[in-house]
Amino acid sequence: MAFDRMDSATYLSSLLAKSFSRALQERGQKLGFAPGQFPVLLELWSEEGLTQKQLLDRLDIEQATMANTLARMERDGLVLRKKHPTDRRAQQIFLTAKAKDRERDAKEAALAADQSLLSGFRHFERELMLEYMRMAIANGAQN
Amino acid sequence: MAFDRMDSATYLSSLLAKSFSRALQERGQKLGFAPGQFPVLLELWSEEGLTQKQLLDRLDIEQATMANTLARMERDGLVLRKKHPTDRRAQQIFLTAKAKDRERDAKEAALAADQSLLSGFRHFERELMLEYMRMAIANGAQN
DNA sequence: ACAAGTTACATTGCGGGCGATGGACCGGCA
DNA sequence: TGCCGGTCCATCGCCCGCAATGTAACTTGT
Repeated sequence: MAFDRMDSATYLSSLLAKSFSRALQERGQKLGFAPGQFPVLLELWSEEGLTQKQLLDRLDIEQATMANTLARMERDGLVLRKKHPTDRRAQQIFLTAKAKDRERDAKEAALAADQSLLSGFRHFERELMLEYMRMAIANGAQN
Repeated sequence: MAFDRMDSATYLSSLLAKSFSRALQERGQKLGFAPGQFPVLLELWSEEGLTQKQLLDRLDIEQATMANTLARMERDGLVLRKKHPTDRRAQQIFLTAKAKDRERDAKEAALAADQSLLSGFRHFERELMLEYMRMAIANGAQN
């Protein structure tokens, strides 16, 4: 049976993710954050003091991954975990000054990562690609 | 600065890859292979006895990843590593009978994974999406 | 008020990606 | 021949994804 990797969306999507991740990693490294930490930072920039559970509800990440990511971010001085005032099981996540300072640069780095891999795309092509990705993701989430 | 994850190709590509990977994993599990092993199997089905180096040249994977993947595949009885006849540094990789038997089913599983996430796509939309992915990947490789 | 069920989080083990490093080996050149 | 740079591979440490499991704390029903 003929099977060309380059015609497989599964294979291409893994290459694509690696490419984008590398692009973001290069740019995020100087700023002190890793690709997997960026979505967490995004949420906290828009609202601080979220619990781990609230972050989980907002992001497409499993609880175990989140716990480990937060631990790394705390170790790297991006985030502080404080006890929740009324629920002793829970914790609230706060940004450090360092993380707050980097908001603008980090977002620019992410935009630059996007841009670098989509260079040569016309505006409608970029939009179409994003839309196709969202459609496929929705198919996957549905099942 | 406004920044919507769902407008970021970097973020969407990671979600997309996770979705496809999960789809392939579900289907590959019964057949005894993991998603990362599939590209290696593909190469070996088309040509056996390749060295690790040759596999590296054909796939977009780093040497360290390949060594680990092959070790897992050997452990799982998919592959045998034999000493290269003339170069004692090198090894040749051969498929086990088990791995050979699963070629057809595995390829069907991969096609099914593709299909499940692209359901609802018209033919030209699927083709266009693949093309966009290849373009972005090429941009990333170029750098 | 208390047992039982649920929830929040940490931890562990695994797949799989990466860079860096090290050992064994090959090849070419003096 | 003997040395030295390059090559093939293994290994280690790290990031990041997952499922499964454990613990503490909250909630609910009786």
